[in-house]
Amino acid sequence: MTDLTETLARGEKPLRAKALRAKPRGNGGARKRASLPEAKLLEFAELLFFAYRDFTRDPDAILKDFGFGRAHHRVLHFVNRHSGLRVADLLDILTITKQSLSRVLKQLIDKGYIVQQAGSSDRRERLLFPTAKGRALAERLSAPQSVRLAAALKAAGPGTEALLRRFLEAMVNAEERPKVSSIMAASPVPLKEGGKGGGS
Amino acid sequence: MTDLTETLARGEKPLRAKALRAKPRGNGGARKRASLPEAKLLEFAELLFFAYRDFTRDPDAILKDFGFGRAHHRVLHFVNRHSGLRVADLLDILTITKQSLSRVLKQLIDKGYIVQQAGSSDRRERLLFPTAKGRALAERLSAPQSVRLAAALKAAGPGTEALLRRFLEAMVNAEERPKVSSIMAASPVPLKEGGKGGGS
DNA sequence: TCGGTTATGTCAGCCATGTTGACTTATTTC
DNA sequence: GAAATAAGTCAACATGGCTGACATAACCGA
Repeated sequence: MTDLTETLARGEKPLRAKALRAKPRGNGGARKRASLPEAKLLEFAELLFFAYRDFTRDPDAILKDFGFGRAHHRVLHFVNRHSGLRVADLLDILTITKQSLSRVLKQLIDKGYIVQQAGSSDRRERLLFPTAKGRALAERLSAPQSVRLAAALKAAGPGTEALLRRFLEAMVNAEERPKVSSIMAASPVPLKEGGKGGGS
Repeated sequence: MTDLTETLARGEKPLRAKALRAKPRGNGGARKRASLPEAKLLEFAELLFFAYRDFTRDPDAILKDFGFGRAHHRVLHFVNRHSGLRVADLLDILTITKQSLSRVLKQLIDKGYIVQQAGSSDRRERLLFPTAKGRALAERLSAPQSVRLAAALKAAGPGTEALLRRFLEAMVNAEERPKVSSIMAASPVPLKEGGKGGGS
């Protein structure tokens, strides 16, 4: 009853679709040709919102069982995929402050999902590695997301992969692109097990 | 110096890319064929993270000048694009609680960006409309996002639009898809101006 | 070797935005 | 007229952003 689908699908409350004014809309006189019509672009913005909203749903639900939040997921994800990254790298990737990061990172370390190890060339650095436990959780969290992505890629049809990749890369700030490339090119291989946490 | 790009690009700290173990990785024995390799899917997950991270940057910066946050943007966006929707619709779209919504909605109303109007068929409903001021802000916030989207679509190449649309739709939870379609099909036309706020 | 810079960690405190549960009011619907 | 519904509200709490200041250890260049 309260369901929007119902509501709209039944045509009872068509979201006031009975347009009163049918003027061109938007930027009054400042026409902005040269790209897709504004309306179409905003549709993509909305779709992106809905897609991302649901993309995070499954892991969020799992995280609750562990007493973690989405912030923990992000940290664990990058540490798992790019083992051995430094705290500074993580700050840069997540674009959050040291304080924000340290809170969640500390919890992940305390609970045995991540271990630190001093850098060999520069012993000030604290390199981050997932433990076996950490890898297990990271995989559990990403599993539903992988399933969703695989299904969506398949649904969109062949050829989507390459285009989507280019699209997403182009969505990133230009100055950030080299960083992102470097990060993504970096080894997704877990290194030494830092002692506690057990080895795989 | 602290810059990750620098760091990585210069090859100084290649994120410990000196892989120690080169085993297939991931789900130890539980091979999950049938879709893309896990690693590739996780790359898309990362790209999606980076893309969304930057997608929200520009409006976030603008919002700060108005003393608003991302939550206000979301509300204003949907009210602007789908004028006349009900509070219940908004709760459903945003998937947040009444309390969370009411805080930001009240601020938007108090500051004259949104007006309410009792429904005509059901006077319990409070239909939401943007004021001229609200529309102006909504457009200002979405402008950089539209630019970004247009550029990314162009960069990805022809044919991206259709594939991306299908991809994003498929990323949404199956049960939610009819809702989303209904919402997106609904009139993006602002109706009556509720008195204060002035007409356009 | 010393002094400046860097990488990290930490303290204290603030703010935005999400949560729950209970309750009121107005209105519709049966 | 009673039950259900749409919305608003209160109180209280959790998460995860933020700032600024400061401590420590290690590196690096003069």
